[in-house]
Amino acid sequence: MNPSFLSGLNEQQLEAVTLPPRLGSGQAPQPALILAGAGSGKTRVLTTRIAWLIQTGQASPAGLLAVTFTNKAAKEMLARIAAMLPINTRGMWVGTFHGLCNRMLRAHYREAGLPQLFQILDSQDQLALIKRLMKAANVDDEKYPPRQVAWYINSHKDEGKRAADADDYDSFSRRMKELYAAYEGQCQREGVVDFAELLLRCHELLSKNEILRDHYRGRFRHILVDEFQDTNRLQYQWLRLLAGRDNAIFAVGDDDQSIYAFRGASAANMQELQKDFAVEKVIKLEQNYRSHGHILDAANALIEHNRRRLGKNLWTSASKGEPLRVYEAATDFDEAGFIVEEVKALHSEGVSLSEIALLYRSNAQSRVLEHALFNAGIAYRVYGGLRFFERQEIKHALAYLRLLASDDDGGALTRVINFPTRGIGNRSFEQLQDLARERGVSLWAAAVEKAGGGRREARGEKAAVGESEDAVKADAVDHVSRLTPHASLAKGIPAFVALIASMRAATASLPLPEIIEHVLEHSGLKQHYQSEREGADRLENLDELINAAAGFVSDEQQDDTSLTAFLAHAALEAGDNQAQAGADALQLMTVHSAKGLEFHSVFISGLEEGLFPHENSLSEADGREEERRLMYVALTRARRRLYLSFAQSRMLHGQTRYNIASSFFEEIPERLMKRVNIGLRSKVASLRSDATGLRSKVSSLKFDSQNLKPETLNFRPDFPWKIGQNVTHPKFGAGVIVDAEGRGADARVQVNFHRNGTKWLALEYAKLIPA
DNA sequence: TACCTCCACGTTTTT
DNA sequence: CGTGGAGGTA
Repeated sequence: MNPSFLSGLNEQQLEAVTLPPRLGSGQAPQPALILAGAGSGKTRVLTTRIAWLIQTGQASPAGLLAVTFTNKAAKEMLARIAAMLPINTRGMWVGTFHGLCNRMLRAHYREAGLPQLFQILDSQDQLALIKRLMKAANVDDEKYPPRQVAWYINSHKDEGKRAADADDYDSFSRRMKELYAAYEGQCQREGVVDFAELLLRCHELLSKNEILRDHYRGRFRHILVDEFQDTNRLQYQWLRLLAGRDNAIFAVGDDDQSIYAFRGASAANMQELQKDFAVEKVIKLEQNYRSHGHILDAANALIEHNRRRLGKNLWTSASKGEPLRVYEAATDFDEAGFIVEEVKALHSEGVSLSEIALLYRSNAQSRVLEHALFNAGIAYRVYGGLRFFERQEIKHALAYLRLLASDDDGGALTRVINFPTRGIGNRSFEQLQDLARERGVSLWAAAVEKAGGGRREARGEKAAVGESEDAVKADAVDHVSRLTPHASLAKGIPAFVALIASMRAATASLPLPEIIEHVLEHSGLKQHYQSEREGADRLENLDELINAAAGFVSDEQQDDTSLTAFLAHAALEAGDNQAQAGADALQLMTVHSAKGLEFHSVFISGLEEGLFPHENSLSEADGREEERRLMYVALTRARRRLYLSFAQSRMLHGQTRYNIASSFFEEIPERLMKRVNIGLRSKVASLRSDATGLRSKVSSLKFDSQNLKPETLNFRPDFPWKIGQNVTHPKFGAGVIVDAEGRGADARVQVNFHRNGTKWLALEYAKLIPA
């Protein structure tokens, strides 16, 4: 009686999905390593395995744990399970490593030595804490760059090492070790936990606490891991600890797609797993359902050049399809022009833009491409960049919320104590820090003391520790009412203390979205951005934050909708980075962020030696192999059509660089590739580049004329510049004048730059050139 | 406190 | 070329 969801699986997929318990061991599950090539149905196998285990009664939904690296993958997995089985997936332990560890630590915060409302630091917050710490300790940040300190701390944690475990063989490493130790102390005092700490703390919790360990081991008989090749040491140790001797890990991964070694991922964990769990079954999924034959042949031939592989060869029953198209461009500009033309052609053949990806090795390469696409009027979406919860205004709002939730959070206090400005400058803040350090208390406690002290001084009373917050609040509110906009510096602190205290009191019993609304209003954030010239977007984002909270509260998958849970959600899931996700648009992204995706057509641009493979990676151990895997990932994203392009010269860091073609071209058999510009290359290139230039002018004129409102076309008699006129700025590039004001020395024009948005420029200074 | 100018730096990234 | 951070000045 095979459930319907098993139909359509191939032999190997079916074997993996229905892998029986280990022979002669009762119901003890069997460990397995599934070597799943690109496009071989990896996620399907993983989710179907879960459905099968539940359906056949080998596991209950609560009795298994499935772990992924990204929230997106976790959500996808839950959605697929829900589609196969009539069960409520809420409450299932399916999530990211960090999400699951967070869950466990929340449930056992005491045993883990954490405060109940511990806050999670993202990388930004972590770096800020390190800087603050180093400044307070007077550490030379030239010799010990905060970023490097952060890297040191994180990589030690990823290895499972505390400061006490760190090496100290010379003065530098001794100092780093001290900084790590100081950081540990600071985090503990402030009740905050960074990303790596979530994992390390959880690992320590399970390894030290036998009762809990046994509890979870007894519960999770099946542990399933996605993208196993991306696990770092600590993550693997965590999995081992949870699995113990009796439970089984079902790991799915592809060593050829291991592209995160630079952040500690170790594909060697695949070999470790086989050894540690005595894996009998290594199942290879080699049938590819994604790409045409030539594309796969190219990918296989390329990856053959790597020495350290588990070994696997993808095949397809699909036809050979088209050859790979190779374009050698004269310049990066020319390359962009070629891509624009081909995208247009594909689009007119009926391929939707969202089915076309434009990939590059590094983000800096997107600019030329974006420019060309913009001028050609092709809709595109760039992945990467600032995400929603990482935006400045959102971080500020979240900092107020964190402070409401947890007094001790010094990072949150530091961020907003003077934002919006309330007269607490560096001097006052330093005094506060000194006081906190002297007394060994949190910044908040120091602020409360300072605020209280001010009142008592005025009344000739003696300061006392342990005064109730309400008294301070009542008193500080009193302060606020007397404050003038330019109150003396010391007055700022009582005002701040009163503000936080009153917000805390007023929001104590409110639902989450209303808490946020209250905070936005009363913190002064809203007013601040309202009065800021370019604050409109930020205000919109702040409103969006309320919506996000409302969505969070009403999400049925969410069992905890407290403020703290929302803050954890914000840190662990930084959100999307682009608003217009739905529109049909060409997809621009780095090769790294393309992993796991597929497209009808793929352009891999900038295939130049030094760029891809990247020169910086070549000095690292196995760097070239990792770059090759990256190229392998890029190639295998395409279903039907694949373009490879490179440019003889390219503007990079303000200099023209002359590059040769990537060595990867030599690793792909010539018969699979078709050069689309042999011989007439340079001539065609220059013509094309001319044509593209002309076309872009026409299209930008069209764009400009569409964006002009008729009523703004009133020219002033003595004004040398006209609204609607195309101009060029040495820094901002081409643009069009959309508004003007003043005359003579005060004359200013508003220019909508194609690349840099709208700016007001003083004509006296700005070197505008008519175009 | 806020703005401005100068300087250094520039691979990939999720949580 | 562009940006972001730091430091100096109004």
